[in-house]
Amino acid sequence: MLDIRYLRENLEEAETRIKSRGEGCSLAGFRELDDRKRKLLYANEALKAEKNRFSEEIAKVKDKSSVRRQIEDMRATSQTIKQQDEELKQLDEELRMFLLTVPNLPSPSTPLGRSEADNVEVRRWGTPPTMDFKAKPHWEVGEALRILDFETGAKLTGARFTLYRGAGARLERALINFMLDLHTGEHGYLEMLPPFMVNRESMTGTGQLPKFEDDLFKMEGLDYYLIPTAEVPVTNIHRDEILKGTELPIRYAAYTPCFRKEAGSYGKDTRGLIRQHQFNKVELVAFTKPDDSHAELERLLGNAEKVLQLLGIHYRVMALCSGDIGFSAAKTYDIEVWLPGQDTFREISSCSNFEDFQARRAAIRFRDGEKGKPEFVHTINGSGLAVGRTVVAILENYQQEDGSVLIPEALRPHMGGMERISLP
RNA sequence: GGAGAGAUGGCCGAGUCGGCCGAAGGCGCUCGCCUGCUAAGCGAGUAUACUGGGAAACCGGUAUCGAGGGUUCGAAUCCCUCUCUCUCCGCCA
Repeated sequence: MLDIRYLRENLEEAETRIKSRGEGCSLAGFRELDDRKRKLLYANEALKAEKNRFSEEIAKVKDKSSVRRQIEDMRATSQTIKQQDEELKQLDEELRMFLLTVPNLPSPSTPLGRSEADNVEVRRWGTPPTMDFKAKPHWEVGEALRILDFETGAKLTGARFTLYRGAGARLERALINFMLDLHTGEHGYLEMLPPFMVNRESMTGTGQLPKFEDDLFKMEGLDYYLIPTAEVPVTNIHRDEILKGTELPIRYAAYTPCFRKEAGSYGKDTRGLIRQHQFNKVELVAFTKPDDSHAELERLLGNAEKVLQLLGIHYRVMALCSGDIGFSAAKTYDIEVWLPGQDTFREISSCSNFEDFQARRAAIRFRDGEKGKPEFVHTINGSGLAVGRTVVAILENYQQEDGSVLIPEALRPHMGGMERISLP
């Protein structure tokens, strides 16, 4: 949510910045709605002040019959106030819905652009593995080793669900532990294991609702949703709180499964693990003071990159352009991992600075010292990493000509010393 | 699922027959005083949001005692609905 006062005072500038996201985004109608509301609020409060003054006086009067006339008047005033309250509530709701559906302003450091094609490569790490055979896509590698079973996944549930078997299941679990151990042990994050379903307030706090209801799985007959990312429960841990300035920065790491409807991506990535309705992810979330958030994003990005570095997998970092960043983000880096089986880079992590956008929605504030005014924190989060896609990267980058897959050295302790996945 | 208890400020906790209750008291915290150190003591201050005025310090208005609705000139206090927490019983990993 944007600061309503900023909008009032800098509407044109805000409009320009919003427009850099693309055509659909606009602030039209805001001024008129806001004016209407404020005018009514002013009249309403004046009446209430009058009513309060009168009630105070009447409290002192012993003989109520002497003020019967005024009491009659006040009864009418009360009715008027009640009507205005009703109108005001509607206007407030309208304004609130408007504000909740306006995306964040891209940070000045976000490159301008219309689409994915305008994203800017920031750096590359490592090199593609050398193979003197034709690399296979991970679904072929995984099926041949009988560690990924897409058919049974589809039988159990449907398309975009996968059954991991044996060493495959273990690999996924090992990666979760490996990532959590790294981030909690080396990078200073506190581990969290949140609920995998959240309520409407939480979804609104981080920006999934009200706009993206169609992407979410909702419980029948209940206002609970399956989380599309741990960002939702973990960021909302501090919803409606005022933190101490000395507590910041706060850094949390959480493993959760993620559930996404993937509406509108029919026909995309239908094979393999890339796009699933349910996938595992280790998420990094940070809360900082406003001045620190951009440095924190770089730090968090580095923490996520470290996972791939330890696994020895080639990747590149992209700065997303204004037309490609998500609804709530002010700035986003994607880490794209090299997939030799598909001869391309694919996103494996998305790290964003939301500045005060989520904090304002979720009312997450901090206070410096005892006297300081509460201020909104900045929130930063990123995948560290998407686990399923990391399995993809390992299967494709570490595949051998004989069909087996080497396990990256750093991961072996988490695999009970296993060095290679091959057919039994 | 059944029965009961509760929800007040950063925390604890009081609020009698509805009015002078944004709310006693305590703790904590901040500033000042006092004090060889520590502890104790004394004094003052200490919610949030929106909003009007002001350069600012600050002054004023409105709202908020879990949420929503009702009664009333007036509700933390009365009535209704909901949510959450706790206790007991049942069921269950």
